[in-house]
Amino acid sequence: MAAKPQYWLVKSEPDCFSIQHLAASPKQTTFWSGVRNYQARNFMKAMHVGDRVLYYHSSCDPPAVAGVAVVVKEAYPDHTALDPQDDHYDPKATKDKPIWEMVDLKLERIFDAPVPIGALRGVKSLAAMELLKTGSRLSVQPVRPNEFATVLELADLQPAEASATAPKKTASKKPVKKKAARAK
DNA sequence: GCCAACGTTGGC
DNA sequence: GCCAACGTTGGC
Repeated sequence: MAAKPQYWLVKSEPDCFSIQHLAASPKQTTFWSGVRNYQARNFMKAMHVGDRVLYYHSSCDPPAVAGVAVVVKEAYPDHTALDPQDDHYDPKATKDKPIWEMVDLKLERIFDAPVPIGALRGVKSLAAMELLKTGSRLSVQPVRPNEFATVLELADLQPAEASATAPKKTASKKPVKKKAARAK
């Protein structure tokens, strides 16, 4: 029983599974499958029900925090690793040793205006944020309480401005590619 | 156990 | 499209 909720950030390519997809899911809940990185997996295993999660859209224009989700089920085996047809099939995973795990996330809110990464850079209290570190590729990462609060403040602060930079509905210049962190 | 080669991520 | 940073693989 965690005394306090913890905070996290997950990345997803919106072409693959956006926060709008999450909103359209049954009970606005999904299982966060497809994580195939040990560090990211270990962070998922540390999640507790009630923890809150920044939902980040990566590899799009602009990359942005799109909203907040909440953990509704703690880590359990990721069955997609066992499925040879799945994009994230891992031949090393077995039913007895599934290796990979996932959690269930439920939508909490979609920001009226996504907070682009450019708006996060330069904010002093976010200087240590994992997301902003060069070369950071972790698709699941911890967020400090003050960082979480700051991002929410930014989201509520700048509706007009950020809506001008909201992701376009136009086709991505990139082909839809399968994301290591996410398969749906 | 080292480390070069390789594939991937993801901002720009 | 570019390329830096990172994780993984595999030869030795």
